[in-house]
Amino acid sequence: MSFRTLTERENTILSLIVQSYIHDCTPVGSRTLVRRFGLDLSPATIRNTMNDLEEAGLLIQPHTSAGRIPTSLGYRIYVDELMAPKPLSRKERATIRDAVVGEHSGHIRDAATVLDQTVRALGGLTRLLAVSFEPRLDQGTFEKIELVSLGAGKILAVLTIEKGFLRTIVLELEATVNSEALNETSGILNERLSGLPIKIIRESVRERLRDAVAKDPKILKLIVNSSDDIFASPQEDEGIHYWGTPNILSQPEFADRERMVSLMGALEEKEIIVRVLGGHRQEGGLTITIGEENADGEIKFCSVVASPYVVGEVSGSLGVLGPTRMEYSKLVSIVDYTARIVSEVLGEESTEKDLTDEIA
Amino acid sequence: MSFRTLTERENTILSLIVQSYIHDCTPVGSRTLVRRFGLDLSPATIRNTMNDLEEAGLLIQPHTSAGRIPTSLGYRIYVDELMAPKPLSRKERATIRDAVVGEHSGHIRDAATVLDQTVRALGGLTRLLAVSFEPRLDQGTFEKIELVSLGAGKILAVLTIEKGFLRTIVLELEATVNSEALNETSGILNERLSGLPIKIIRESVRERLRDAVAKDPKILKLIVNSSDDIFASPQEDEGIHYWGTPNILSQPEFADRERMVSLMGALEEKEIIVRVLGGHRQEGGLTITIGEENADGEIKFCSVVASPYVVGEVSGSLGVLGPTRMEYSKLVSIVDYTARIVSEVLGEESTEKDLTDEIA
DNA sequence: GTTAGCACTCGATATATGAGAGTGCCAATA
DNA sequence: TATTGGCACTCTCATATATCGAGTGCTAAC
Repeated sequence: MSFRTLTERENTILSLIVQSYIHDCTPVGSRTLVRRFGLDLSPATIRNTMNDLEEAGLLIQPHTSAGRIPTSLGYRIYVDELMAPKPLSRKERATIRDAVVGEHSGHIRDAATVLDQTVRALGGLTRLLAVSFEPRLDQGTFEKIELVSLGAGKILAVLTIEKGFLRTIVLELEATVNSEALNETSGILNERLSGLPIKIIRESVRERLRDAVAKDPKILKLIVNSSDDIFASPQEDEGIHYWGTPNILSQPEFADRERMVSLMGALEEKEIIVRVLGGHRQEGGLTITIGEENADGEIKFCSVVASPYVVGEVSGSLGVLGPTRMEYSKLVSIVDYTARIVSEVLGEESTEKDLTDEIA
Repeated sequence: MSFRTLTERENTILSLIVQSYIHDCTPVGSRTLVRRFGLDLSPATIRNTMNDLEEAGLLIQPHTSAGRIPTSLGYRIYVDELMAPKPLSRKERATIRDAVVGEHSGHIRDAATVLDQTVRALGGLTRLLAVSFEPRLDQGTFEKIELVSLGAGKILAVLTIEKGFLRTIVLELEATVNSEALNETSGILNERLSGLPIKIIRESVRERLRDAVAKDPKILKLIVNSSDDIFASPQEDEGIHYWGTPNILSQPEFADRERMVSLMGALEEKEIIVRVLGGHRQEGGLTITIGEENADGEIKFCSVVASPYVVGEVSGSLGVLGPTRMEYSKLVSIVDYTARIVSEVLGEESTEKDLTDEIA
C-alpha cells in the first residue's frame, strides 16, 4: 500500500500524530508531540521525520507554520499497519447486545425494528452517524407463496423466505377471484418454485411455468406478468436506517455550513449511503473507506467503517460514517461486534410465542 | 387575540414590516420601510407607530438602534388578520399534484409511498422541512381479517380496513395449525366484527367473542389475547415521513450551531414532530403554530403550518416546519392544497390493474 | 545522526477606528 | 393635534493594525 517501507521511527511518529489528531482535532507540532508523549527525542528530530512523512504523502500542513495532520493515505497506513483494534469493554458489549436483542424478551421484532434499534445504539455509542441496510431478500431461498383474496379483485401475495423473512405484495386483477382458484395457483407455484433462490425465480418463472395448467389461468398469468415485482430485489434506496445526524453535525469538521448542508442533502437522497455501504454487502468482512477513497465528493471528508451481517443466504450491512478523523481502532471492534450480534439475532428462528408486527 | 384593536395605520405598518422581514431576514427601520414601499409618511411618523407596536408586544428591536422585527405575537396578528392567502400558480398546483399522484399511472402506491413523495415535493417547493403522518388506521372501519398459515406455528393475520388500507401482523402459536381451523376462526371474526371501527373492536373483542365456539379454540384464544397488538393504534412515532433538513439548515436563523444540533436531535427522536403535528390529526383544518406558541423549547424559533387529510373515517396530517420567518401567505395555500390532493389520491379506490408493494 | 539556536511565517486574538443605519426626542409646522 | 425635520446618540459591522504564540526550516555545533 505504501510505496516505500517506513522506518520504525516513522511508524511511531505517524501513529502518534494520528492518535493525537484524532483526539484533539488540532494540527500537531513537533514540540507538542514530544511533550505529550514524553518522547526521548528533540523536537528538531521529530521535525525531520515529519518532513519525511510529509514528502511521502502521509501528512500535510494546513498552512506553513502549523502542525501536521494526517492525509487519507496517512490514515490508511495507520489503519492497515499500525493500529491495534481496541477491545470492547464488557459494558460496551452489553450496550450493543441489549439494543439489538431488544427489551421485551417476549416480543419478536422484524428486521426493520431490530436494525432501527441497532443504529440508535451504534450512533449513540460511536457519536457518529450509524447506518444499516435491511437484508436483501432476493439472495434468499423461496419457501412458499400464499395468495389471499382481499376482495374487489385485489390479491395479497405472501412470500415466505428462509429464516422467517416475509414479503407481501398486493396484486390486482379486474375480475373477481375465488379462493379455490387462488389455492390452486399457489399450489402450482409452490410445487415448482419452492427451494429455489428468489433471484433464479425472477429470471426463469416464465419457463418454469410455461406448461403449467390451471382451471383458472388468469391468476397464473397475473403472477407471471408481475413476477418482476413479486420476486423483485427491493429498491436500492429502501430499507435504509440511519441515526446520529446531530452527532456528525457537531463534529468540528462540519463547522463549514456549505459542507454540512451538502452532506445532509446527500444523506436525505440516500444515494450516498447506497453507494458507500451498498457495495459492502455480501462481501468478505469489515471494510474501512477513508476520505478521498470514497468516490463521492460530498463525503470526501468522511470515512466509513462497515461490515456485512449474514443470515443464512441473505445478507445486509451496517456501519458508521463520520469525519476521517475517527477512532478507527475502537470502531472496527464496535462495528464488527454489532454485525455479529445482528447476524445472530436475525438468524434466530422465532421460538417465542408472541407476535411480530411486520408492517405498521 | 390582540389586546387592543390596532389602527388602520398600525395594521399597515405591521403588515409591511412582517413582509419585509420575511423577505430579507433583516431588521427593518423606518427609513427603509418608507423608501421600499414608497409610503407617504415621514420616517419620524413611522417611528412613532413602530414604537406603539413595540409597546403592544408585536415588534422588538434586536438591540437599540437596529430596525424592528416581528414577535411571535406580531406574526400571529399578521396571520390571523392581515395577510391574504396567496393563490397558487397553475404550475405550482401541477408540481404538487404530479408528485402526489405519482408518475406511473399504471402503478398504485401505498400510503407510505404516496406520503414519501409528497413530502419531497412539499419540501422542495417550500424550501422548508416537510412532514407527514401516515393515516391512523385505528380510526377506520374493520372490513375483514384473513389468517394465513406460514408454517412452524406462525400465522399471518391480514386486516383489511376501509378504503383499501391493509395491516398485516405475524402471530405465533406453539402448535401447528391447519388451514381449516384458520378459516373457521377468521369466519367467526368477520361475522362478528366486520363493519366495526378498529378502536371499538380493540376495546370490546373479549365480550364480542366470549360465547363464540370453534372446533379449534386455541386460535381464537390467540387472537383475543393478542388483540391489543392486532387492533393496535400504531406507535406514535411510526409512519412519519419528512424531507428537507438541508433546506431548514440553510436558513440564516440556524446559523447558530447549538440551535441546529438540538433541532436535528429533536427531529431524529421524532417526539417533536409527534407533539407538533400529532395534535393536528382529525381536527378541523389547517393550523398555524408560531414560535413560542410551540411548547417545545427546541423549536421555539420555528413555526408549523399543518393540515389534516382525510380518507373516509381515517385521517393523517401533513405540513411544513421552518423558522418563524416564513412566507405564511403562500404556505397556507400550498399546505392546504397538498392535503386536499393527498386526501383525494389516497381515497381513490384502486381501480388500476397493477400491483402495490405494501412492504419492502 | 541528533540537537540547540535562530529567523521567519502565519493564524488567532485583541484593539482601535469609521461608516452606516437606526433610534428617541423636541421644537416647529400645517 | 398629528406630522415632520433636525439633531445627538447608540450600536453593529467591517476594516485596519498590532501582538502573541505555536510551529517551521535551516544551519552549525555536538
